[in-house]
Amino acid sequence: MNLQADDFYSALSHPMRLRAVILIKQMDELCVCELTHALDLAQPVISRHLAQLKEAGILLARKQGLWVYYRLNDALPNWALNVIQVTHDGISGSSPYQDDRHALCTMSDRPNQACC
Amino acid sequence: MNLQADDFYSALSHPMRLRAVILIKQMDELCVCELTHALDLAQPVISRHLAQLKEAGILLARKQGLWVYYRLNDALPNWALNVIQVTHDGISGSSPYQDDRHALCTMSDRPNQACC
DNA sequence: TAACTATATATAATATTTCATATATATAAT
DNA sequence: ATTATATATATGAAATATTATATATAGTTA
Repeated sequence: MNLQADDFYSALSHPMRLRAVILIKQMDELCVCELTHALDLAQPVISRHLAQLKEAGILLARKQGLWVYYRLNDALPNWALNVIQVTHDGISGSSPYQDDRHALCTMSDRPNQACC
Repeated sequence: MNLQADDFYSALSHPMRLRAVILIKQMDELCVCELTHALDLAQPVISRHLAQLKEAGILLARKQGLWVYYRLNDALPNWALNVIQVTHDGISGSSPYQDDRHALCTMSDRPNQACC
């Protein structure tokens, strides 16, 4: 896959986009409403951030019924996948990333079943 | 060391800052005039970017005579050092990072001796 | 003084958010 | 079937905030 490193890094440079990527990395796949709940953002805001991550090639989107599910693009170059992996392992146990996962798990009406 | 992941990523989000970090990673230590030459930027621009990287904790500065040498801060958390390492290994052989090293090597009057 | 680097300020360029609205899909009612 | 309604997501336009650049200038050291 053809990814410019500076596009990759600027896509990750917003705190909310980094939080979204870390959470998606842990959960495999999340829909917009789950991310909206977990990150406590207005829907158009998260939608725009996800669009940027998708445009950068970091995420892929899959539509199912009313929902759009985003997941990591595993066709990213290995160095980029490793950067995400290493970052995830380094920070997912700390704040605010830990809290995001907790907020997701307390969401009452997740579209598929909760998986926490 | 106390580093917020989003500060780390926003520090790396500018193409020139990423190029500077990749080049410094290869060369161990570079002064401002070397980076100015290699990246072909005006001196105040590179100076400001380096200040940002230093403020984020990614680089350390050492003053020697007239020159200020910047190097990676090896007190960064391991995940951050690994991210830089993995990125370096993944992209330093491609453009423009490769060309930056070449431009550095063609600099005629480097303060210490050239090491290319 | 000359060389190297840093900073201040003003300006320009980008990015982000907000609000309203559009699109798409599913469900229910007629 | 057709129409209406509800839900999830995306987008357009304007407002706001953030970041980068250029230019001039100021420290610092030899």
